[in-house]
Amino acid sequence: MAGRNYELGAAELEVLNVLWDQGPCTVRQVLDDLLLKGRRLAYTTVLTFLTRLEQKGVVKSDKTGIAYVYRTTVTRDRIRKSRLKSLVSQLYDGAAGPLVLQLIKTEKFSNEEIETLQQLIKQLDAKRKKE
Amino acid sequence: MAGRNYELGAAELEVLNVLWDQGPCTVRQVLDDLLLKGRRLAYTTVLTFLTRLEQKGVVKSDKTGIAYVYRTTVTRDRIRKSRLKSLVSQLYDGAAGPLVLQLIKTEKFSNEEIETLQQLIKQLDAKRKKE
DNA sequence: GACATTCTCCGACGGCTGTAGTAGAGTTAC
DNA sequence: GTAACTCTACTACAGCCGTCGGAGAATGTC
Repeated sequence: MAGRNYELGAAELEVLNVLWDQGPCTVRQVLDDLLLKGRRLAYTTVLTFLTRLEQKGVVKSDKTGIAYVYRTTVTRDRIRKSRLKSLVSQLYDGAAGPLVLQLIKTEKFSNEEIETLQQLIKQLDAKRKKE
Repeated sequence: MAGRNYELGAAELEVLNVLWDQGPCTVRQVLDDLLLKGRRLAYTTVLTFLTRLEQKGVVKSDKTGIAYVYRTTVTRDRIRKSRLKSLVSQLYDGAAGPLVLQLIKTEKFSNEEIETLQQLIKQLDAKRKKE
């Protein structure tokens, strides 16, 4: 289902982030990574998250060696888009324009980002004038 | 508390949106507005949402006439920022840059928006060069 | 082979969220 | 003043989410 709206909790997202960053992991590897980041959780808690994520269809597991290895089945980009769409529809009446404006006004950007932005806007503008 | 992270559910946000759009409302007024938009809810459900929102400190009620009138105590902008910040920290590793880039690449913008964007970027660029 | 470690399964629990019903207090209308 | 309506308070319930413990199977170690 393409338009699936992934309903994921904050903690579930943390786990997904580990999988996206590290690639396929065992429960233990995910846990270790989270502990490294200062996140304190029990082994079984991580296991629960992974199990639930699998039920939701966003990760998949295989038992090749001794323990199950979990990997994501959705890209980060997909989840980002899905979340973003929710946000826009919930708080910006479906229009992304004001959101972008707000971001540009309130956030800091690096030099490269500003340049990239300029490029992109220029392209948009060019395309607009052609039509 | 300035940095409060408002944890609001989707349905609660719908109610807040009504209050932001319509100004102070009674339960009935909120309900009617939602029904107009095709949202089917019981009166008491809306009452529950408003009560919970009040407990969370984002709306306040006064009984002036016959029924309580509810109004928001936070601006839409505040909630937008708070949500956006969550999104950015959860899925963009805290960096808003990539988010903006993604938005500009995937969303459609009106002519005015493109022009405003150009303005803003130009300003950013100018400021950057001064430093 | 016995002991220790590790892994998975299952169950649990409290809080939050979406949703609503019932009961009673207050208000209106005849 | 009594019937009809409206409002609020209280309660409830199921599902999701964050969190974890215990039990038992599997594996490693000496």
